[in-house]
Amino acid sequence: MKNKQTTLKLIAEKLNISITTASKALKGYSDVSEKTKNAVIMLAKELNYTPNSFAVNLRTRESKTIGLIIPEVVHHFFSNVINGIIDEAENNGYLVIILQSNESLELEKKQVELLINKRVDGIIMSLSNQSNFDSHIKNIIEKGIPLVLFDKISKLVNCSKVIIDDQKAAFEAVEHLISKGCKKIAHIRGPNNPQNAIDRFLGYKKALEKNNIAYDSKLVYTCTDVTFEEGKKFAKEIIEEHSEVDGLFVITDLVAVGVLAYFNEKQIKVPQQIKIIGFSNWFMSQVITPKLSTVDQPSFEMGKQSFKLLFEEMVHFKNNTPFEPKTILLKTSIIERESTQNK
Amino acid sequence: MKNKQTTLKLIAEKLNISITTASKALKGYSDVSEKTKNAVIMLAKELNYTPNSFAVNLRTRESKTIGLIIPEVVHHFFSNVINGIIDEAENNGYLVIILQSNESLELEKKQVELLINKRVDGIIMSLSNQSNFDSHIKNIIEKGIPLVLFDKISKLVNCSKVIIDDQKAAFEAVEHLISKGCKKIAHIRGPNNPQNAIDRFLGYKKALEKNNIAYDSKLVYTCTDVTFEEGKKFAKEIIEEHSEVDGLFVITDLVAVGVLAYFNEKQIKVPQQIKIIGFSNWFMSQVITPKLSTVDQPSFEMGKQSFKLLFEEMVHFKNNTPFEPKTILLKTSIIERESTQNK
DNA sequence: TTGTAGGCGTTATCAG
DNA sequence: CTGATAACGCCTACAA
Repeated sequence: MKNKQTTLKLIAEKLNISITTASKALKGYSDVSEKTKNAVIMLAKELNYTPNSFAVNLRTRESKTIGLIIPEVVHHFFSNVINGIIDEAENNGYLVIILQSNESLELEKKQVELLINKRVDGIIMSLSNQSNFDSHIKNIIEKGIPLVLFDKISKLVNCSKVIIDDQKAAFEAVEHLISKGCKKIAHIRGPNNPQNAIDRFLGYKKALEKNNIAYDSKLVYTCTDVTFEEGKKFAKEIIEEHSEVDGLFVITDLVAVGVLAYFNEKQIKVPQQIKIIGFSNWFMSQVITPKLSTVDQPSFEMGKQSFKLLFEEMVHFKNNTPFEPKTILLKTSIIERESTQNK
Repeated sequence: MKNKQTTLKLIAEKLNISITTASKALKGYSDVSEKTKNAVIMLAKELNYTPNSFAVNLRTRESKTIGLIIPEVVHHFFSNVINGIIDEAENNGYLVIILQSNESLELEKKQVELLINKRVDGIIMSLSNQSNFDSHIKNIIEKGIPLVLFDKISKLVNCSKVIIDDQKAAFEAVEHLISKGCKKIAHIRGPNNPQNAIDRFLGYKKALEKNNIAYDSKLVYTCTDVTFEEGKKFAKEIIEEHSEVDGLFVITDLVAVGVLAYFNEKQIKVPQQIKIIGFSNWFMSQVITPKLSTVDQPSFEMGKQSFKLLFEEMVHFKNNTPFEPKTILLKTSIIERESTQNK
């Protein structure tokens, strides 16, 4: 059943011209007579000709395909980023191969290898939690493959990046709590390695400092998995160990929702007894009771910008012109909802 | 900065042998002396040789890449399916290009064209709401490109499919409401075209029938966008137009959560005044108050099975052996939570 | 055991 | 204006 695709050769034969001429006609070269040009174009349309992309790839050394590696697809933030990337890529004639690292460094290395072997024109990544300036990342850069990191980056890697100012955003979130009267503020932070968890933690600390609230390391809880369940777990610990806590800044909405779920169960009043602010503006946070205050992170835009940067770099790569990595900083904003309101 | 990739030619030159021999050595042909074989393998490793996939694609007429078109990436169900597909594909040495139709037939046609031109080895799709057995789908089949449809299929298309029994699942959901004592059951259904919306509606109707409850078309509300907002809107209409309704079956959890949000706002008691059951088992439905009863749909598994079917078909395609399309029916189950409990 | 030749389909160069 | 030729990198009959 294998269907023969029409090729230039076929068209050339049918019209009794050379393959070269056929090719030129279709590519709009000026040195083809109107007559043959039209004949070729007509026949090509009739036979439903499309250039064999395998051959084009081989000739041009381009696949018009990029690779995207993210920790997980099933995630409100990441799926929005994917959305932005696919969108922008398609606008520029690129397709996107998506792989997920499942937060495993081992897998991430394998994925990078797959993409390199596939000879994608560029790679966009958000690093797994365990990942840093490791051999696989070095490899991409040494090979000169255009690379853009977003969200979960490593400061050690010298490449283009699209990020938010996590430290500032966290600072603002905590000051928001303080402005609502919170005096004893706990923090559920992300794992130790990823830069954004570190930065959010630093922002938390700085906000306390600036407002003359003593920092207490006992009020900081560290996630390992960053899940709904961990939110519940830490909510329990916080209430049992530090019942006087009246404010809580949580690394991300998913975990914050876990906290809310636990507090709802135990009839602990939010925001009356304790105010909570999350991070990311997950769709769900405006749907849960009480509605969760959070930090809005422009995920779709982050995807778009990531591709744009990559595209720029790919152009330079193709033209063999030097390219200086850039970092784009996107704006965040506090979204006040019920969980931090004064009633 | 363009980095020269090592090629067979380079290896051959360095070892003063022919390209053929180098190729054979690496592919484990028996007719190469141990000595040269080892030398080639050593050098290949040293120079970090990997076959140029563009050339391999051209020769083998395979890209080891498949295309996936879904209505939207940012969706709990679909992102889980993506997850399953990527996973299974990777296990079998395939990469996945993802495109989204945004529920637009126009876009969907374009995406199909892109994938065909890219010469992917196979395509997996979930149709957009407006889509049916249209020219683009016919095109895929006529070209003999392996195709698998999942979830949102069209019965008119003769290809492999992975689905659930929507009618049966809906039937069970509505019977669940009835078993909880509901006498007047409304239904918020999906758009008119997609098969699964039709089937769920039919299941609803059948369950009423079997239980001697009169079907009333006024109690059926039809979504156009299937959003959270539509859930709120219809919740309002239901209460205002038919305050005696005591049960509600909703096409999907996202919409059901919108309903719950409206009822919570208006202090309408769920499940006391009205019981609600959704569809899909979205992560969020176990987090909202009250927790939403729903129909569990094995999304990850659906992804895995879709790729498996596609793979099977691709093998047949390659070997030019006939292939009879198959349909895999996956099991669903009712998940009872607070929104349908008798208190 | 090794190597030559040809082809996958397209494109670029250069000569007619 | 047209076309022959080579090359992209790999693979496989077939010869030597």
